[in-house]
Amino acid sequence: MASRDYGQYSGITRAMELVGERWALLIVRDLLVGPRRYGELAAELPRIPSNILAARLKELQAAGVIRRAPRSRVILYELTPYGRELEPVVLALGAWGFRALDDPREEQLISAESMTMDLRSAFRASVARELPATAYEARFGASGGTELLIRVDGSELDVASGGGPGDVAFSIAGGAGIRQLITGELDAEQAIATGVVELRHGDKSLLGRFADTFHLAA
Amino acid sequence: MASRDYGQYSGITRAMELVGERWALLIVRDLLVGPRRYGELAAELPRIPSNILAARLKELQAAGVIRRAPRSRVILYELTPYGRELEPVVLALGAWGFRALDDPREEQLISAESMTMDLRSAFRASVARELPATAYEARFGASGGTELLIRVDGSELDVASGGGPGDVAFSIAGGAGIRQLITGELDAEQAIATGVVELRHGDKSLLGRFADTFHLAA
DNA sequence: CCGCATCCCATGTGATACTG
DNA sequence: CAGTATCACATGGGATGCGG
Repeated sequence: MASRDYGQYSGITRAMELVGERWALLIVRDLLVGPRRYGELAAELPRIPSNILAARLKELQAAGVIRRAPRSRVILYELTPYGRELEPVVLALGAWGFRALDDPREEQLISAESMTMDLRSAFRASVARELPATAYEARFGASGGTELLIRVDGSELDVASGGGPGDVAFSIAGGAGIRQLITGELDAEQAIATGVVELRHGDKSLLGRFADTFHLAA
Repeated sequence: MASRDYGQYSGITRAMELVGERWALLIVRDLLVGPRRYGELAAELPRIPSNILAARLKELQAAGVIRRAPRSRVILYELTPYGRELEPVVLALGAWGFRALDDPREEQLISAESMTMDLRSAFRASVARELPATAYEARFGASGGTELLIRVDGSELDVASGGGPGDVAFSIAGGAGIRQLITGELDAEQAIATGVVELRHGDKSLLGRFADTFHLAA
């Protein structure tokens, strides 16, 4: 029932037995953003087969990582307190993997949940606290297909999909460009000059503010 | 060739594609202790099939996580600089999983490498710096089969297998007891009183020092 | 020996279809 | 909507082989 074990008495080994199966940590990642329904998870994890999702949800419940939210009219999955303590793991993985990303490909989904966690792993709360509250609108993806609204207010960060015409300080578009900005491969000046980031609204200083707020250094 | 992808443009997803396959992070964990030969890895990861080990080593090389050590007479695997940056991930996983351990079972191996990383994830350098250098001898495992020599000197930590009769400040034995000590479920006093930790040499204050040096709180 | 490669079978995964 | 059921296929596990 519990995942095959590694035959070793060790913390890392135990962690891999509990959340090391394929898809498991991605489910945890999405639930770190907030409780989710079965169908929402299936949509955010586009290629997960339904039987695998069902199996993982059961295993993660048995492992004490997630639970069905009590007192909820619909079926909602949420992290247990112990599961929420996986946040440092997910953030560390995100920070590491983000720097290995290349240009987004056409078929790759960019979900609000995944970008939320990526941006959280790059978020420098101490820097953001010194800056005025800002809302950024960003379009990601090869075709610019995914639209996100990123709101930063002090050390608070919120990401929602589908910008819509809110009162947005500026909006940017670009696939790899935004990643290069965050990893520091390019600064705001260069990003605009080389065209990898398109500034659709607002001025360049706001792009610099974005790069200051979200930064992943080696 | 590269692992099946998740169809998503995200740092966590990318990380899972690079090091998310079964056994991969355990190989990384052991290499965080130091370069290793193929046979050493196979011995430390007792149940890994040889074809899987060979496959993972290739994949991790292709991913830029490990490499064969150059200028070495024998074949040695070591982490690349980028691979070494997985240390926060492994430590976070170890800290999380350690608290989900139960009593060690008879068949479970306790390797010096895995305990080294577990102890590193629990190691409080700032605390240790204030304490005198100490060498601990510990026997883990259901049958007390694994003997480790743990040396702490300032913020330096070293773990070796097979204690031997060095000049050891004290020695302890116990399986889950040592974990309970580290997680704070028991303090040194209780651990000895209830018999979950057996103090074979040295005095109780040294056990308290151990618990101060290695601590994983919720 | 050490560092793998091969074989074979059990199990896990993925795609699709289906049901309460 | 929230899962099961089914089946083809990929991967993992264990034993064994084999060249340098």
